[in-house]
This record gives sequence, structure tokens and C-alpha cells, in this order.
Amino acid sequence: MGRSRRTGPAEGGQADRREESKLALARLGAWLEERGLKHSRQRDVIVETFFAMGGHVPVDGLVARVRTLDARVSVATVYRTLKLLSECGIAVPRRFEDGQTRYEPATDRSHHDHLICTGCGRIVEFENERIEELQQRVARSHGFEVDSHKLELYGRCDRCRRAEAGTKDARS
Amino acid sequence: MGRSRRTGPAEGGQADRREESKLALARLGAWLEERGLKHSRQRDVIVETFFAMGGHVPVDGLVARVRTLDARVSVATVYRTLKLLSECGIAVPRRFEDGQTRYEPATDRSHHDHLICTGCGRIVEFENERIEELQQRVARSHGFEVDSHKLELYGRCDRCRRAEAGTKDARS
DNA sequence: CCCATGTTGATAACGATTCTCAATATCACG
DNA sequence: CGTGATATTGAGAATCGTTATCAACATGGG
Ligand SMILES: [Mn+2]
Ligand SMILES: [Mn+2]
Ligand SMILES: [Zn+2]
Ligand SMILES: [Zn+2]
Repeated sequence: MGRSRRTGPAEGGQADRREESKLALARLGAWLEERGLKHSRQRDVIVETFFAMGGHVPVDGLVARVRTLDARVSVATVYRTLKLLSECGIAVPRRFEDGQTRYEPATDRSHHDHLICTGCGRIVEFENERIEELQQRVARSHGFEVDSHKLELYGRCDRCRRAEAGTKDARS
Repeated sequence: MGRSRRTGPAEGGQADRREESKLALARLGAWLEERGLKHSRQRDVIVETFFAMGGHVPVDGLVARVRTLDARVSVATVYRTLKLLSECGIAVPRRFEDGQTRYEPATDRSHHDHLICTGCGRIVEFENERIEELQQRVARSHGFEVDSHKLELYGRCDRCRRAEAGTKDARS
């Protein structure tokens, strides 16, 4: 049925994330030097905060959090840094239905799709090899060569469904 | 493997579309009267043009086309009319990766997903029952009850691939 | 034909993101 | 350490697609 993975700030140890953060900073540093770029205080803060938050972080959320550490970082810098992270393969941008871009740490187990709760916003990740195969097959049957795809399932999570049922019972 | 369907202005006879258009206008008329709304010259033009274009029409494209018939129709009216169409089930809004909303005529065989060529923009529709089932299953295995989903496959269509291969050969 | 009410067009406002540009930080070099 | 070339920053303007505002204008039942 496909394995699921860490999905947000609630899962994945803080220690793990600090570790990820360190690795990411090192990798970013190397990447920057390779092309004669400089590193900066704000980039460090942004990267650390990004990993500290974990999950699928919306840009404005990251800005807010970063500003609790350094009140004068601009949104522009956050956007710029996030773009850098995605260019050097440390973060991946995601655009769900709400129209704002979120970034998530890029893991080695790169590809996965998302289940999104329309009630509480919870995001669960999943991989399903069988679905991917079928996608390839459908595409090929139409003469297409797929090189990326987007699969998002929207619905209510168990928690939200229980909550709803509760209020419905109470009302009747 | 799933059946594919009409996908754009290139397919589906003009006659069919004019027919669709008539039906849609009638349906819209009824829908409007039911709730004490009025009908207007511009709504008619917009609906007719929408069906004449067929496929997945971007709002600005529709605006442009409508204006060749009546130069003073405002974008606001086009947006408003499209929203009406989707409210009364005549059209369906779609948001692909390029960030602009497109509308497509709602057919009886309502649900389908999309294959999108990143080369020429061609959009092919498909339905795959097996994929839908697997989606349900994955969702349920995570405690979710899905009520909508988005599946988009991005790649190159046969035409575009051939074109590419051609230029590559020519170069070498 | 009239008038209450729905519709329109122009344009301002919007939210997310990117751009501009002058001020500032970084770093390789002496 | 300076110094200077160059990358980075912050603030705000600009952009893009879309929605909101509101006065002028149609529509259609009476
Ligand atoms: Mn994810
Ligand atoms: Mn379609
Ligand atoms: Zn939920
Ligand atoms: Zn193509």
C-alpha cells in the first residue's frame, strides 16, 4: 500500500532536524563557494529556522518565525534564500490548492505525493509504486513521456471526521 | 487503460459545440430565472465564445476572443460569467501549473485527469478507474475520506519529442 | 412606459511573489 | 588589519491574476 513518511513538525526528532540543518548549511556553503557567492548571517538563520520548522512550510510562516530571531530580515531575502535552497537541491517547492508556495526539506527518498485534509490542513505523504506505474502506462498510451506529475488527494482526516460527527450528534 | 476524450478546439465538431452552446444558454437562462436574475447581451456573447473555443480556455484568451465580437466587454464581466457557469454546473475551473485558471465545458462524464505537454501546451484528458481505486485505498489507509483530487502528468507529447529528436539529429 | 433591481465597465484593491536599487556586508588580496 | 571588488540586503515599487467597489446602465414584471 505504500509507505508513509514524516510529515510535519509533529514527527521527526528535533535532534534529527538539527542534524539535517547542519548538513544543509554545509552543503549550501559548498554550493555557494563553488560559484563565487558569499554567505550571510540571514541565510544561516533562514536555513536553520526552515529545518527547525520541518514539514511543508509556507513562506510567510517562515518569515514570521525567522523574524522572532532577527526582526529585520526581509521577505525578499527569505524568498531568495528559499529559491537558492531549491536550486541546490536542499528544499523542494510545493504548490497546493491554497495558492501559496510551501517548501519542504528534500530527502533522499525524493518522490512522494500528498494527502491534504481540508478540515485542519494536515498533510500526509505517501508513495505508491502501483499508481506511478499506471500513470506511466496511461501517458505512454497517449504518446507522452512523463517527466513530472502532481497527485494531491483532498479530504477529511480521521480526526476531523470524528469532530464533525460529534457536533452533528450533539446537534440532533 | 481508460478512455480519452475530446480535448481542445481541434477535436469535436463545430456543430457539436454550437449545440452545446445552445443547451448551455438555455440552462443558464433557466438557472438565472429560478433565482430572479436577469440575462444580458454580454453573458450570451461570453457563453457562445466559450463554447466556440472549446477545450481548456484561459480567461484572458476568452476575453480577447470575446472582444473581437464586442470590444467593450470588461474582464470583470468575463470572470463573473465564468463563475456563474461554474456555479450552475456548465463549466469547470482548472488550475494547472502555469498559475492561470482555465475553464472547460462540464460534460456528463464529468471526472477526468490531465496529461499536459510542457513543450506545446497540449492537454489530453484521461480517466483511469484503477488509479482512482488505488487513490481511495491509499487515502483510507491513512484514515482519510477523499472528496476530490488532482492528478496532472507533465511531459512531452509525441509530436514535441519527434521535433526535438529532429533538431538534435540536424545539429550533430 | 417605469421603476426596482440586477448588471456592467473602469478602476482600485488584493495577495503572493519578484524586481529595483541604493546601502551594506563579505572576502580575497596586499 | 585595510581596501576594494562584488555579492547581498531591505524597503518598497512593480507584477500578475483575480476580486471588490460603485456609479452608470440595462432588464423585465407590472
Ligand atoms: Mn511532502
Ligand atoms: Mn479537462
Ligand atoms: Zn483534518
Ligand atoms: Zn507537445
